[in-house]
Amino acid sequence: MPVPLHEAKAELFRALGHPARIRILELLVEGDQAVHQLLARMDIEQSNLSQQLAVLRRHGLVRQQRIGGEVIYSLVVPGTRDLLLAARMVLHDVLVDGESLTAQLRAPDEVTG
Amino acid sequence: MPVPLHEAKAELFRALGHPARIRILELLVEGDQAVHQLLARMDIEQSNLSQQLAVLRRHGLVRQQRIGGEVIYSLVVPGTRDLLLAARMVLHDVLVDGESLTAQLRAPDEVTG
DNA sequence: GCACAACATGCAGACTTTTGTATATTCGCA
DNA sequence: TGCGAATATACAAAAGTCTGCATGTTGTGC
Repeated sequence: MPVPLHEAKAELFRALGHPARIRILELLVEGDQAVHQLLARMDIEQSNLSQQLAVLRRHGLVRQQRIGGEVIYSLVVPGTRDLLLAARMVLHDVLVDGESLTAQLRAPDEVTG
Repeated sequence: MPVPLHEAKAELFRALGHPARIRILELLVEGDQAVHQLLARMDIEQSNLSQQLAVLRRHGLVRQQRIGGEVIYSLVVPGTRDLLLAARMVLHDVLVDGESLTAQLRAPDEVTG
């Protein structure tokens, strides 16, 4: 590989490194959405949303599909959902407090959304 | 929530959005390591490594522990491993070709070459 | 106490990302 | 054919990131 894998992985994470893009992906996990639908749920400028969608597209995470006057976006890779879930768990553990948590070794408690 | 969760999640991803930091975490998944050990396996300036470690520390992903003349780093949250694995899967799917893959998942009949 | 090894931090220039405003493009419909 | 709704892109200022060099800090061994 000419480009080390770490580079690619880092780029993937950077693609997710923006609140708006996280939000978009989470909305798309719920199901495919037209741009104006996303916009309605996001408190962001229209052009900005479009830019963020472009970023996700460039990284191959979402796909666009023209239907009627709308453009429908959807997730390309199903694993995206798992990635977001994994992030949620890490985030939870880190926020709650990593140290006391590692001692506990995976409590079967539910993670709040 | 005062700070929307997306903000926090995005920050987590940004913390991972650098090749060196990915590499560090992957090395730490193998086991705890002193800074000079990491350095030996990373082709990076010492100060730079220190900075990247500081970033990971600030995000609560990594913990330091002084032993003798060395500083040993270790993962705070075990879930980090899963996060990296999830990322690897997404990355694989995206690289191999997201489109044909999801097509396959949705309509196993229509698979092109 | 001294010098040295192991890490950490301050700083500044180069580079990239972010975001709003303005402008294009595309499509459905009258 | 022209108009309006739905999206996309261009651009530039502001903000943030990255990285090497220089310098601090903190233990260790003598």
